[in-house]
Amino acid sequence: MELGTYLPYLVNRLGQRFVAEFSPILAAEGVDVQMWRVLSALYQRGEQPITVLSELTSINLSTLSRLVGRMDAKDLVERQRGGDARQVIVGLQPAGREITERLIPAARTLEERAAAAFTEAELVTLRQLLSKLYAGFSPEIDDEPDRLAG
Amino acid sequence: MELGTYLPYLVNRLGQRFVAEFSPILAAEGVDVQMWRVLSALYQRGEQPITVLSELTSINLSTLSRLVGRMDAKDLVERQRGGDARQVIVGLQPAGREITERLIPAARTLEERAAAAFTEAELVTLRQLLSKLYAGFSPEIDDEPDRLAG
DNA sequence: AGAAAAAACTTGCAGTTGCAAATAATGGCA
DNA sequence: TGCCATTATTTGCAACTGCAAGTTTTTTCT
Repeated sequence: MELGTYLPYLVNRLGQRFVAEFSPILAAEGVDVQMWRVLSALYQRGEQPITVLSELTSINLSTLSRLVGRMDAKDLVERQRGGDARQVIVGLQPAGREITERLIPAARTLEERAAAAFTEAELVTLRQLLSKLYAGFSPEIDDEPDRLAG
Repeated sequence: MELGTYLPYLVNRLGQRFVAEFSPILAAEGVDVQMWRVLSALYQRGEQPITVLSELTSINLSTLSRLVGRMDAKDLVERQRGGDARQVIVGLQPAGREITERLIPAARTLEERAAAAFTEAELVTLRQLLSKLYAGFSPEIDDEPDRLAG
């Protein structure tokens, strides 16, 4: 059990490092990592039912429910009822969009800084391997709508 | 800002997946992910000052202090004072060692399952890329004992 | 040697998390 | 139509987290 070659260890360690590096920047905008995940998911995908948002962000549903409440209080997002009135659709508010747009350059910088020592080919490979590894586990929710039924 | 190619997103998403997969197995032994991180670090590296353990596991020091308290209560680890009596050295207890040894095969299985779709060469590449990425950020704490004194 | 500064941890506090139970809305069927 | 099972989300609760402040031990300086 070499820690230094154990894949889950390597992955989580790096993930936490990203978080640690980005957190101070987020804090300057008054948000935390979880909020950033919500913001960037909504920014990219548009408004979503809270359950889908939970899958997109890997944030537990009850945690997300309360997180959305806090973000709503800050006017970053809004809750609407869906056509099926049981559903809650979460959408970006202007303030949330603005913050997200201010943060995107910093997010890019973080990635670039991490990637500085890599060739473009290496990066492509890395992204592929990470995605493949992730897909290997799960009834994927991305780009494979027909597996969802399970 | 394509989420699907954003490195921090890909890494954290995968990391959480590993955690989600391993958690039920850990729960069967009465431990959680944080405890597993402590156990495996101590198993591999031997007893460590709590500050070093914090760096090894990426667990915040005050969180770790209380975590070690809980693990001590379960007789998984022990605290001793170091030569410098301010230091607390954390070491594995027999019960902790046994649990760790029972969990190692499951941890290996998890990695193998993840890696099933990969060639050995791809895995080697992935590990290298992850390590290099991690190293790119930090005043590394691995394999550089002489930086530890700080 | 004695006092102040530094180092290594631990703890108070306020906030966050996830499980399981509660609530709200819909769909099926007698 | 009215009731029960199902689906979607929120909340009670007990436990965990991190920051900043507190404690204990060592080091430095005069």
